[in-house]
Amino acid sequence: MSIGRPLEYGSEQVLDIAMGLFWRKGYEATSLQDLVGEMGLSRSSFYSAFGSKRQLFLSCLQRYEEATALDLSTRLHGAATGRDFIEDTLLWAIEEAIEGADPKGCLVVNTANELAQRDKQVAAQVSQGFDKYRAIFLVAAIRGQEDGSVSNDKEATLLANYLVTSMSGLRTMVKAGTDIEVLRGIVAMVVSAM
Amino acid sequence: MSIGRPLEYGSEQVLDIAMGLFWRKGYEATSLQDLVGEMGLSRSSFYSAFGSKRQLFLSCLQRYEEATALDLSTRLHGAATGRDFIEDTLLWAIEEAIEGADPKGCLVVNTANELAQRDKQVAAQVSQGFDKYRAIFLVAAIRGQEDGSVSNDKEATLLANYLVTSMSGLRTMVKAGTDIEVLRGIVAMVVSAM
DNA sequence: TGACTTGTGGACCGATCGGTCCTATAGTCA
DNA sequence: TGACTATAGGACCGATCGGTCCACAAGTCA
Repeated sequence: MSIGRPLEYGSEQVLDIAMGLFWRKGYEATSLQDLVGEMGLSRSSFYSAFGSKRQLFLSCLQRYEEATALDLSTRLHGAATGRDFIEDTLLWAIEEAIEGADPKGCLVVNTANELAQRDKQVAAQVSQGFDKYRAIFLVAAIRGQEDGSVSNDKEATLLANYLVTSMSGLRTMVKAGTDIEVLRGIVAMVVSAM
Repeated sequence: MSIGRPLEYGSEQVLDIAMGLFWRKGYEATSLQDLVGEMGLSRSSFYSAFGSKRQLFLSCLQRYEEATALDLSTRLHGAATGRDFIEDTLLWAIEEAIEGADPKGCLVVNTANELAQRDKQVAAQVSQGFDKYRAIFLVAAIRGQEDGSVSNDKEATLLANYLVTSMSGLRTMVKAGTDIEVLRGIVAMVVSAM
């Protein structure tokens, strides 16, 4: 593996580029030409490195989920209360509506809607992604119930599922062009339900 | 128009077939072959009747929105209370999770996630669809506040936006394969927030 | 019936799709 | 330097993409 001509690209960097493309355009609308063009490598390098468009997509989706989950976990660690984390996260989910130009949404949500029905492996990866989100919100809900920022009259697992659903809905509303102030109001209402 | 050979198909019926295809597979993944095959007409008939794949899609999306809005309006008229309508509608949004086999979700939600960023006209139509949903939920919320089934401490427009978001989220969760009982719990929680 | 109008079937179009393969190149080792 | 190894470039593949076109069939009128 290490003998011979070295790679002219960084696997992680080009993976990120591909991820961005799939994220922005979706799976079907991203062509091989788009991919190799943006990633800056030839088709042969592409196929020897990533196998196929579908395999690359699965890698990107997994990478996205891991990166997002890590980011959320870090935020959770740094948050003052469970409730703070929840509110911040929902606001973070809609903040791309502020900048204006074409929001990409959440790759997991996008994929759930575009591809999950047609591809079992993709569906499994999407499911894993939602599980990750759910797990993080679960920890946040429990922490919130412990630190008193979230009421105790609902099961934490229910709260976690509710929050994943709300975040998915918000992501879709952003892509649908909903006004940022309206979205902020919805976030407030979602949080107030806890 | 009326002179000459008559059409061998019903415009509305084939529109419904096309709508079903786009609904189930999405825009990109539905090919012209799929369309003319399922609709049972030749390419020439297809293009003379519907202009292009994209135009057909826009027609289907509009038709979907109108049909859905009409359905919801009828339900709203027949509902005992505003709250009943809201709960029934959210349950209706997830009921395809019961039957098991590949849920199609909501065409408007699917399109918002797949296509709205790349096509302004599609985005406008999606926006219209959400407006329709919002308008119906608004009437329901107001009715609920009048008949006492929905609390008065939140603005009805906020409630409407909250419900559209929740419904979108639920639709995505269904496509992600979430268990039906979990979904029912989420619905209950969404409704309890009102 | 015959002129006319409209719809239909299907061959055909260039472009693009995802994917393969072969050759030249750029490195690592001894 | 020369043997070896793995990469990169890009021509090339069949299939399919959305879309066009035209000869013919199937009707309506006088």
